[in-house]
Amino acid sequence: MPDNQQKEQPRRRQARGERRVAQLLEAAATVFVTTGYTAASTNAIAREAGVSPGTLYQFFPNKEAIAIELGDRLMHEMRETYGEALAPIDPATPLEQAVGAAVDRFIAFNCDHPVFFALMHGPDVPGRIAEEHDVLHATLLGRIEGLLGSFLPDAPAADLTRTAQVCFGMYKAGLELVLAHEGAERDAYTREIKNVLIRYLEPLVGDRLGRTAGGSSSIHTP
Amino acid sequence: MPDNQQKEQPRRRQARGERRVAQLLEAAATVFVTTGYTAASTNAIAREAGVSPGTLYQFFPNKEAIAIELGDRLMHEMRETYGEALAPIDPATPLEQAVGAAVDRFIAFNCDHPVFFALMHGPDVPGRIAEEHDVLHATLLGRIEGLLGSFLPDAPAADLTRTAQVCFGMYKAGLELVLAHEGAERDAYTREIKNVLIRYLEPLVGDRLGRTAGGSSSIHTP
Amino acid sequence: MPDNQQKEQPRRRQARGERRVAQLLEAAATVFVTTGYTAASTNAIAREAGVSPGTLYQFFPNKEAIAIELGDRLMHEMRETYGEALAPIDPATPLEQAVGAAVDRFIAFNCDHPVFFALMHGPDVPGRIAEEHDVLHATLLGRIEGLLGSFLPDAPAADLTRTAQVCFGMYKAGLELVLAHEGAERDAYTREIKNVLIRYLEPLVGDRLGRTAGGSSSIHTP
Amino acid sequence: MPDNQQKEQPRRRQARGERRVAQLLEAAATVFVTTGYTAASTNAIAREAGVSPGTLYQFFPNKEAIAIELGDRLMHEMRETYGEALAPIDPATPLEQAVGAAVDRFIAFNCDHPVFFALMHGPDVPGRIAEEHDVLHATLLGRIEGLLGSFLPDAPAADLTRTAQVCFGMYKAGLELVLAHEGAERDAYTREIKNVLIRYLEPLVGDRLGRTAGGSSSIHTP
DNA sequence: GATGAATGAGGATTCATTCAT
DNA sequence: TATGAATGAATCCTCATTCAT
Repeated sequence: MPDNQQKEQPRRRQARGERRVAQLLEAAATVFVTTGYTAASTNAIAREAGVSPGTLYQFFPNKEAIAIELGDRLMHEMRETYGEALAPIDPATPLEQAVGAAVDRFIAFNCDHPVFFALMHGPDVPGRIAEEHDVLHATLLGRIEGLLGSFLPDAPAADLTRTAQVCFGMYKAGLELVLAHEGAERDAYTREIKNVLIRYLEPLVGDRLGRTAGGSSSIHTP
Repeated sequence: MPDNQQKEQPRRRQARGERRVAQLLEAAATVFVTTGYTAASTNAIAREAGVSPGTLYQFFPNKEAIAIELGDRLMHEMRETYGEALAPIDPATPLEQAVGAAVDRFIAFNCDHPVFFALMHGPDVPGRIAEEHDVLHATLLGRIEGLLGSFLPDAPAADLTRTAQVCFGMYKAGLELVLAHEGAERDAYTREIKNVLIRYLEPLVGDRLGRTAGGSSSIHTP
Repeated sequence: MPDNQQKEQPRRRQARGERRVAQLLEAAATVFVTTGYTAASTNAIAREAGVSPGTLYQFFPNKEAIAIELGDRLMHEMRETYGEALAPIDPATPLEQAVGAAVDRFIAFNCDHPVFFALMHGPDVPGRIAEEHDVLHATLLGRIEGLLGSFLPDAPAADLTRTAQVCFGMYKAGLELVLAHEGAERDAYTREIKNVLIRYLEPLVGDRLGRTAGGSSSIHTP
Repeated sequence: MPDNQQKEQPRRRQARGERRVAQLLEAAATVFVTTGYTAASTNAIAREAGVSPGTLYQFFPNKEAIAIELGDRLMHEMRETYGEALAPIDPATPLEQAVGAAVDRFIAFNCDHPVFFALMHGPDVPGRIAEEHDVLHATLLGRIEGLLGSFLPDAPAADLTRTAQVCFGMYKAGLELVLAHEGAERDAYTREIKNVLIRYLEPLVGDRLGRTAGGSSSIHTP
């Protein structure tokens, strides 16, 4: 529930402002995708949006704020689009199906919104944990953790977190591969990513039911 | 403007120069790790090395050349250190052991040489396939493909390539996670990465022996 | 790297900007005259104009653009000032008078606008034919050719061009001499330049009327 | 009579040094011609000569000194080649022949030694009278003045100087045009330059004999 | 709110010149 | 002598950000 409602003036102004913001975010998305976040210049964004730099700074205090707001809106839209899917899942759902659907959705969303990817590989020094605008990161991680939690209600929190991190990492890396290819190859990569995740999670989930898989996992190991 | 007087003899370097180059590369490594490749400035590198910008340019024509040389030296050292391990592996080696060793080595190497990671996440707009200085990327991919080839001699080239790409992607993503943690957590993540890879590859390799695993894979599917 | 986001609307300038442009051009003129075009630095121009380098680049993408704009404005002013004089001349005008007037005007203009000269001796490696910003050069040559054409309607195009080139060359060289002197000497040099041109052209023009002069010329020779 | 003979050591060293100097000057000539004097860098010259920058500075204190020495040697060679031709000429020689020969030689020499031109259009701000290294300029002017003197023994010094300047200016401008063309066009331009000079000088010289030409000249005018 | 002008530090790169070896 | 390393100021140009209108 963002407090982006200045408590004054009729909504005339607000409406116009809202339009500007949308316009700017759209432009930013374009520029981020084209040049990458780091290389994107605020002037370029303003130009792309057809406004002056000053106008941009009337709505955002700096470049990062743009990224943050963009991330927020993407998360929002994700929720809108796949809302229920992100809610706790029926633990009875076959893993393959659950993962398959999640991957498909995630990839579809990223293809629809390529900024998403650009933002995830944001301005940070890779290898260091990300920063402020990583609401995105954090939120997604949280969701994955939630999902895993419904499959593995008994796992210790630390293990859940770690597994979520691993899944998300693989997810992202897979996404990069998927986006780097097209057509049949893209589909093939999508398939592989699903395999990676399913096979990774299977033994963990399998334990629930007493089925034991080959690899040992930190989660079901005491 | 024609690149006149570029005849550039081999121009043997002296001992002092060699030392400077080493010094500069070390400084570059530090800066790359600290700020990331993209944000690293040649001036910063020179400063870190304690020399003037001009000196840097006596040895490297530009930032990319530094990255390339750094990459070359890293690959060289990798070969020196793990030389035999990169040679075709005995296909009879248990997968778990092979992957475990490879991951351990890779991670150890990266912990010793954090630049490696910074270089892999190079100057590119993420999502676009990398460029010139991605000898590093290409070389590593080649090696992985070679390794996989000794396990899966009958797999079509395209599948091998894809699988290698997936493994490398997961490898890299895992590395990021590993580097982001320390101590016991780091070890735990290392364990998970091994699991991811082992479980991903097991069914593929298993096929060799007639054992069939759950997930279908593009490799053993016609 | 593609020249993205270069869409650049006409982007109407404001009054203040227009003033800045004028100011910058004036500063550029000063610097060009002082140091010559080649040695002139954009920073020096900005400094001379009392603005920051960034401001200069808000209005001109590079040094050459400044020269071009300056040249354009000079040509414009020249047209404004001597407009009718540059139109085809009455071929009945005595050569001496025509040349005298043209030289006087040209020299007067150059004394008023010394940049003109600096621009003509542009950024080029001397001896190589000039480039883009030589609208100036080209335009003037065209005018001279036109003038000559009205005197020598029957001369082949190639000869006209050559003669124009020669006249212009002598003109420029003479200008250099004139500008290098002052007072009576300057006048004396002006006189000489007129002599050079008149005597050079006389036999060519004289032919029109059947008078033959001593020297043979490529123009009246078949 | 240059004092380039350090008064010590057997000529072993001197010989080697002399070779170095020659080598460097040759390299400098090449670079000057290719890039123009201003843009020529001492490092480029050293590289072209196949020596280190340090070596260059062992023989020349700075870039200009190279130009000066080069100019000196050119003048020297000019004297060697056309020596007697530059000596006072038989005033009975027909002007056309004298000028023709002089122009031909001058142009031939410049085609053989393109640096000459590059040096004449040296580092100076055009329009300002040249500086130190303009021995070249001054020497040539002196010679021309001498030649004119033998044709016009009675002309006042100031007039002689001025006429020489004009001739030299036209000469140089003509040379530029000539060098800018090739083959038949080059010859045509050469012809024109001769015409310019002959027609300019004819009335002056003609006066000697009582013949009066059309244009008045500052020389024979009181 | 909007505009476009203004800033100034910073980035990559070059170059005349000096210095240690 | 010769070498090549070293310098550091200067060059062109960019960009996040601020400000007057």
